[in-house]
Amino acid sequence: MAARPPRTSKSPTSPWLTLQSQLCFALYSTSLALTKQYKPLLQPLGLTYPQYLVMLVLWEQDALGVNELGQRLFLDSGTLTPLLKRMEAAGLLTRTRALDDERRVIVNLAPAGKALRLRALPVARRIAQSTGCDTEELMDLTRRMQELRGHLHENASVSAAAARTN
Amino acid sequence: MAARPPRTSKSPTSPWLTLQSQLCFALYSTSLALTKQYKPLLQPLGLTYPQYLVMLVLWEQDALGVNELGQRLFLDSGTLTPLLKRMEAAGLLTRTRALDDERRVIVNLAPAGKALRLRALPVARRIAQSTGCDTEELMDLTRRMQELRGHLHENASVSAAAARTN
DNA sequence: GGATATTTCATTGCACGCAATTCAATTTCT
DNA sequence: AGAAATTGAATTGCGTGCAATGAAATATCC
Repeated sequence: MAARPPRTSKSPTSPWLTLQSQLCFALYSTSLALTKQYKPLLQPLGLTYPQYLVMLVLWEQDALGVNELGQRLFLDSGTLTPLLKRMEAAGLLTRTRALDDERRVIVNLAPAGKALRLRALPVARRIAQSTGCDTEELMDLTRRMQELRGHLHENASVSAAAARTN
Repeated sequence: MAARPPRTSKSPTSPWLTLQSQLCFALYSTSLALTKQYKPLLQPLGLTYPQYLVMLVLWEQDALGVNELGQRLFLDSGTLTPLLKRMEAAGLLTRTRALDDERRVIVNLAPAGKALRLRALPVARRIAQSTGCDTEELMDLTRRMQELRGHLHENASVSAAAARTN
């Protein structure tokens, strides 16, 4: 087997650079692996994973502005604008300026976008199966991810505020 | 608490399209948020987050091939090759063809890359702080992410094998 | 009312991820 | 040994993410 470097000398903080990397890295690599699982299921629907997320939001509530979409998905206009344009070109949705405030762009589901919902229904269940986790585990993990995300966003706001006072 | 949509009418599978979306989406958005936390810490080191991951691997074991790096990081040459070239241009590492097998490219840490380790040591700890979780929670989450990733990769192998027999 | 500030989206530039393809080097088969 | 298959990187093309900037519309201040 491979020789382990001696614990006593040289790099006592090393565990933080490997084990600790695993919190971030585990999340990063697992997220990528999960997205990859979606690909073959979404391909027949003509959707990428972020586009699927947009559809999930719109199926819940239609006629949202770009910023409202962004708040729900934690994405900004730099990501969403080209993505929405592609989805518009695919006939899934429409983008129209709001009449009362011409800065805002309202995203509406097109008929093809509404129709896609039925074909998308089985996707989530099949993914849940491929995780190999039971529902309880999935819900627990989800809740804790949301908490962690909350902490991180909180922290980011504080940093941004601190930077603003410089 | 929030009212649950009735199971009997209209869209009985709807919960799967929202609550279930949260397993994947929670992971996805949390991973992005975590990467964003790294950015200001890695910027002074001249590293992006994936580049930081490469350095973590090389600090543990130097002189790896591109494929070995890829196996550890779950990334392929399409991602790694341009990334490694940028890091080579930055003077962090060298890329040399293996003498015994000219197909293989060996990645070695350059002096500047080795020196960077000291400055990278505090990063992981600061991230751990900003998660707001204690060490136990971090370790538990990490372990379960790794298990989930294992399931997904397993599943992907099976799918690939099935596709191969078609 | 008019200058100023803010809001909202769009654009640009850069760095991933990854599927698909290409190309050279090596291994395997016969 | 020679042909065929395999392996390992590199390349290409596309779709994100995101910081930074721009531009237009609206809100605020005086």
